[in-house]
Amino acid sequence: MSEMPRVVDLTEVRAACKSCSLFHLCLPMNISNTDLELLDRIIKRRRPLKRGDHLFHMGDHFQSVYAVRSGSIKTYTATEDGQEQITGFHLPGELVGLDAISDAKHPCGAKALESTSLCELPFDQLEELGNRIHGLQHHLFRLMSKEILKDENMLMLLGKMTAEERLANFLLSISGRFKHRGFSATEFYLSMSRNDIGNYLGLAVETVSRLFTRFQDDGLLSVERKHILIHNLERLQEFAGKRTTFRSELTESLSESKA
Amino acid sequence: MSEMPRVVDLTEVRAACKSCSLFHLCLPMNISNTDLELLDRIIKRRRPLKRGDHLFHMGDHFQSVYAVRSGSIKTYTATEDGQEQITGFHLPGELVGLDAISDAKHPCGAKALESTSLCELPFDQLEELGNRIHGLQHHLFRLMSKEILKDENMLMLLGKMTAEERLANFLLSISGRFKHRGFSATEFYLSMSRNDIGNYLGLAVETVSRLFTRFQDDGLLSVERKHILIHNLERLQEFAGKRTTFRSELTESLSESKA
DNA sequence: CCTGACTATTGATCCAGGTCAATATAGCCG
DNA sequence: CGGCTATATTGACCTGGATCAATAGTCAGG
Repeated sequence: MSEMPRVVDLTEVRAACKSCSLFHLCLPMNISNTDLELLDRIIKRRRPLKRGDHLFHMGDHFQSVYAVRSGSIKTYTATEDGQEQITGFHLPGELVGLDAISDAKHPCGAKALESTSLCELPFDQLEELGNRIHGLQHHLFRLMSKEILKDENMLMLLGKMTAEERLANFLLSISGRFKHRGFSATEFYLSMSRNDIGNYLGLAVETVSRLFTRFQDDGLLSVERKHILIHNLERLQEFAGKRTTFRSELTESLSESKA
Repeated sequence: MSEMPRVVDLTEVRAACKSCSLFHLCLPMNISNTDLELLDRIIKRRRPLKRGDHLFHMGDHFQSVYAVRSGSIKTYTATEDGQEQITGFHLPGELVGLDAISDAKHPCGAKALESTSLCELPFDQLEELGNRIHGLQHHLFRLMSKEILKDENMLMLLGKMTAEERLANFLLSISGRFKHRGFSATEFYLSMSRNDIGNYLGLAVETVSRLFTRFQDDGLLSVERKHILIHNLERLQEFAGKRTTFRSELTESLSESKA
């Protein structure tokens, strides 16, 4: 492979997991170069999605899981009567589609919140590699377990928290995830609408809007549309914190908790 | 193995997956007899838990997942200030502990709601077998994916449904799970308290109680404490149904959706 | 069979957050 | 650059379900 003509090499490098700054986020594990190449070979890069494009629809046949490279994705379920519940927002380095394995159909739709590029991981091939690359199977289990954990935390949030606590937790989650990617924890742009936030948190849009102004009036942060500047992370944590179970920044990658 | 003395043989048979009526529920897959024996060998049977006993506590080191053989288990997270959120009820044939893989600690506590016996599946050994028994890895992925799906449905329930819809869905879920185990879908005993139900559904106990009386007054069902007799499943489904996403009886086992 | 401690039911009141309505403000496209 | 539509903010009001409070079963242990 390393003896290939320069030009091909360059293309490969561009696409390779090896050179992807997010690799440690989506598949955080010690992996040999040869194994990495095996992985690399099954991963498809696809042309980026535009804002509003669907990655897949509810009910679509399941084939692959996806890792977000840049941009962001929302996943949501809906009912016949059109009711929609957002089940997650997915930032770079996070996986989408793990809920579709059980019955080989996507139970959720996935939609780009902005221009978004992804890596596609055909799941049957990934499983096959799980048997061959040491530690991969284990890491896939951990990733899925993490997903369950994340949902359990949402259950706590939706079941027990006040509107204020919900929004505070949401902002902290986003903040932590940005920080973990090397971006500012205190200043960022939200790619989702107020509507999406409200839907996700089980609140009316109006409530979200009011809370943002309240947080701002309290000097916790500044908001201007999608732009958020947190002035007092600590106090925001207090707002969120009393009953928070977000143990060890759940929303971050697995790479730190070395098991 | 088959040449062992009679008495030992009997013990083995008694404990064996092979003879367990729930086997198709907890590990539903086509499996050869020799593979089944491999599985059997790693499974530990433990003495039953009494009502109120903990299977494990929050924060306990993770070692095994558990399959309920008889009885029932509730799992819950809690926060420093004592707030508790039940994350699930687990009936015979269902697994407990899948959320603990990611950081090797149990994020939830698990408590017996009644006398409960379990099979313990040491997870490292299970993983190891995942590489050796064809299809096992895949089924573990499916089980975990199912768990994610179940939680996503709870998100919809907690995020969007009214109190009435929540209780109706809850009862239908229990009903479906009993039915799938060969018990009556319309008459059963709830092993959890009103408190637990309320906690799980994000409602106050009083609301649960009032809803039960309302359902009874409406002729939907009869309640007497833990004893439930559903008179009109169809209408209960209507109550639950408008915005239900419980696609293809999620709460049932994987064995029907052959992937 | 009594006692004390949960657990459940029912009624009365209250309030967090939903709903409805009226403006703003921001993109976006021709 | 103006007109259109989607998104956001703010205010006024209302309601589902929480909370508080009292009563009634239920059941385990002596």
